[in-house]
Amino acid sequence: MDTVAVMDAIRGMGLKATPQRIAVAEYMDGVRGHPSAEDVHREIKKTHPTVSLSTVYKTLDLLRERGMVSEVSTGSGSRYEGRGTLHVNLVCERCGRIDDLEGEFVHELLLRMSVSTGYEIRGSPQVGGVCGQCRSVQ
Amino acid sequence: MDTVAVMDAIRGMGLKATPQRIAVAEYMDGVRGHPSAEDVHREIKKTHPTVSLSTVYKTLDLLRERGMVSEVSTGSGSRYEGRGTLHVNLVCERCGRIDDLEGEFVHELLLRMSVSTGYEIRGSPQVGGVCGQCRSVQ
DNA sequence: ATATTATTAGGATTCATTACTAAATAAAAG
DNA sequence: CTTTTATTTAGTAATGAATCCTAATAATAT
Repeated sequence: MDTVAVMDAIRGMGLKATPQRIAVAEYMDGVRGHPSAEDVHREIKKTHPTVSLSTVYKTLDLLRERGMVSEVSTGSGSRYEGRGTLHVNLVCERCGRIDDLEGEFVHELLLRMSVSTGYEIRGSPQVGGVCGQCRSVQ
Repeated sequence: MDTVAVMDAIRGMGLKATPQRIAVAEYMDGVRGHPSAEDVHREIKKTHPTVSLSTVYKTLDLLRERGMVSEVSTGSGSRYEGRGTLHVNLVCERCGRIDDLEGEFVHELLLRMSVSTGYEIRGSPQVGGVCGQCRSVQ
């Protein structure tokens, strides 16, 4: 998405297209990985040095409510990701890293969940564990 | 599990079987639902009034490390559950309620995840969404 | 029973996140 | 373009879940 498309997307959500929101939305649209709010703030400041951390939190929350980003809650704070392809987030309970696992079965899983529970599923499933690296340490 | 079995289980984890740990482990072994550390503390105090909240946090963390309880991280703090049958935890992002969804497919999901990632999967998968009740409100 | 070592209570502390508010500004209307 | 008005922001204070700290206590091995 280019800047104009991002602005349209923000307005399409019923929000004013401020430079702060454009910067956050554009960053989250393109990012790989699972940045924390502080990570996003650090990155945004490179081009918009005056943006405050509280605005980044607020903006990420708005984008989450509107479905443009999703939140992964871990024992040490939240991480955010764009709504790319559906996947499972594997969260290492030792080092905190998050790995994506893609696969066709995820779609089926989510479908089954929503039909049998009445929930509107949002974002990707996550599961805790110990990553290969941490397992090899001891 | 009766008290003696719980004590054996605690000692089997290489831990001293203190009254505090016995109370927490016994409660988590039998509980339905997804209590927070404060919920557990409130309950434990009925029989052990002097147990501190920090001990409950510490004990829940020990039991989690040893695999006797698992932790569900939500936007508003952690919840804990016993390691009963495998299931998916549906976490409502509006009201915070957690519903269990059981099913054979969960086993297959976890199996696929561990073989293809090198992770040692712990606990049950979770996914965020909006529960039926919150959806009907607006 | 004693020695050894782990554990606890309770309060202080940390730190991610939210709340607050005066000032700034995007967008609509003229 | 200018004015209007409702939203949004920056910066800081406040909140609260979770952890840290340490003297006192208690479980276990011998």
